[in-house]
Amino acid sequence: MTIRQVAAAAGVSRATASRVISGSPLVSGQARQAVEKAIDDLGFVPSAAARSLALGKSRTVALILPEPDARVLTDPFFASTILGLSAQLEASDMQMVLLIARSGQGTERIFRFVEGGHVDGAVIASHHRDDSLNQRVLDASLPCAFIGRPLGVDAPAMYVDMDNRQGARLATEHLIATGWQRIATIAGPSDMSAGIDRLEGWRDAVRAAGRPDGAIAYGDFTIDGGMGAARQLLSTNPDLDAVFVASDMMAVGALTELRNQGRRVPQDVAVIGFDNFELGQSTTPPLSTVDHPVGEMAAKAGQMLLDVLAGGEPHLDPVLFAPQLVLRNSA
Amino acid sequence: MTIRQVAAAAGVSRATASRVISGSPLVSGQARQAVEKAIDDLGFVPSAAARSLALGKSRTVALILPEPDARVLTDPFFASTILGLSAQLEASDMQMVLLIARSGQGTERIFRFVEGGHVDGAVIASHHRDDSLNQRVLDASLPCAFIGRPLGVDAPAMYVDMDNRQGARLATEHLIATGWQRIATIAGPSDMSAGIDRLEGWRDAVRAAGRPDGAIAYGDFTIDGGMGAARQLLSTNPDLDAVFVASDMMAVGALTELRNQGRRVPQDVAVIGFDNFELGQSTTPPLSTVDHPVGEMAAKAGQMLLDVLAGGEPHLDPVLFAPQLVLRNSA
DNA sequence: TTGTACGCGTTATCAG
DNA sequence: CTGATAACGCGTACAA
Repeated sequence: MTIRQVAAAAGVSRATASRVISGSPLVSGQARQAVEKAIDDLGFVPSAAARSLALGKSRTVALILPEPDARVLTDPFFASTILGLSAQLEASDMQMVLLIARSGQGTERIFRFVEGGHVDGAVIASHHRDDSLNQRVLDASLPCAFIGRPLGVDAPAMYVDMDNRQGARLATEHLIATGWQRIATIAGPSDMSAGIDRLEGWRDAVRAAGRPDGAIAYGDFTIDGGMGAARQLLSTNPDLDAVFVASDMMAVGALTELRNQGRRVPQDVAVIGFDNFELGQSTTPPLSTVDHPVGEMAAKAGQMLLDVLAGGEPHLDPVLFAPQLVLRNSA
Repeated sequence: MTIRQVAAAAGVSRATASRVISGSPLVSGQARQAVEKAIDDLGFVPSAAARSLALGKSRTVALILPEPDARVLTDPFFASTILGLSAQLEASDMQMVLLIARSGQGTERIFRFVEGGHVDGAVIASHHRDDSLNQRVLDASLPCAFIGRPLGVDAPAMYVDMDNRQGARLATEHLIATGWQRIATIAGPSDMSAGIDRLEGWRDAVRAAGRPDGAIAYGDFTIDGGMGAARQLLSTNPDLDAVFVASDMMAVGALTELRNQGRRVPQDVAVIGFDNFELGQSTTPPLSTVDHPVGEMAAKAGQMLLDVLAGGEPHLDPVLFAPQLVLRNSA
């Protein structure tokens, strides 16, 4: 099923058929109708490859999610990212494709895919410091926008992020203001910007209040990681009475571990998470947290990408979303 | 950056360069080295469009997720599907792209995308009866495999599913066997196969035990939906003492609503969910459920698709996974 | 308004 | 083993 057959069926030349398909005004109503009928009758769909070859564009943008171990993909973070971008692209005629970059050679495949011209641009959920993909895509001069401050890239890049540090500081300051004394934190991985920044924010607050800043355990943003970190914290700092947890997933684990060890939340220990994911409303007790407007961020990143794809100048000033504390029952 | 430039730089013809790239053995070591060096020096990456046009194949398969309102995409179901398929495809040299079919004209876009030759095949997470995409893809004779029994298609199709009906029956029978008397259910949407089948399984069990089968409320597989359904059930059947909930997401909502209304689980009301998603281990109390091996199912679907893409015959007998009851504390 | 003819970058065929 | 050259399907000057 090619455009020739359509043209033949409609009794016009390939060029005219092509014009109808691409919506050119330079076609008589008569010819247009004939072609449209033929397209309908034959069920013609233009070949993406041929079109893309001729045009040098694919009308497709990639959303690249790097290193999705089970641990990171089960995070609601991803659903919101996908949905936010997909909604933003809905308006344009770009098709979004989601690329999952598995570890190691997975990155290589992704790179070849985007570099091969499959996509016109990319939104990259950038998280890990050691991910060479960021720099490579930049070097390939493929238009791209990052969600989350990209680590390990040397050139200025378009990105959106939230003020993680400020958010963590807000949460911790609330803990301090409401009278808790020995405030620990469960931090995220130290090779991820969200992990780094949220830990810094906690440090800012405890130091500003003249409190010790040593009660730190690390988790990997999973429930299990949160449980493990909580366990560790309870053994090294048995007298803690509050915990700022760098993600809601980990906070769920921490809640479980605290209960297992007989600590009541929030009577004995106050807990604040980070991300404001839906299930936090259904934990026992409902989780206080810091909102993370992932969907909006993804939409904004998509917008910026579409702008440069439309010929605009890249918006190199980072777009930062302000954090917002969401108080429920856990603190 | 085209293959001509590579050929020129290496001092060979396009054909030879092409042979090196596609790994043909019909090349002298000398020519191969020259071409490889040129590729490296110039940073050449073959154009996907051109290759795909010449070959008639894209080495890409789609994972199509239809109608993802916020409600369905936040379900961990999707993460497992993505991961399972992506892992399965890792071994082959197929690239997976995830296509989100938003409502309405979103389906149309997806259809044009796949029909335009962007992908060689598709795995479709099929759920809604009214989704015309299923049939259209089948009609387009694009190789595809469904995850979940496809509704509203007339021809036999490759699919994997779990025995939802049997799983629901198992859970309900357990409720009966452990002495609960007035067993209600929160069912899923009646236009989704999982919703339909799980309700049937509950019916099978309560009828076989001679119990009334009228205590039914419907939810949309979300937490909120579960809360609403539980509320409704408690008002129409205040004497219920057990609930089989057709998904863990809804079960979380039901748990919350039951607690809100002062019912203790499992002392006053027993609850069993469905899906065995990770967070069910962290609810209060931990949720009994039926395992739903989504990852394995996706992997199997991918395998079947790869087989036909490799020239094999389509495996038209449905592949059914056996349900397994996972008992924790809620029943 | 329409048609002709060329180019997009690769692979495959067929002579050498 | 290598090199011309014809597809692949479509868009678009250019000419009519």
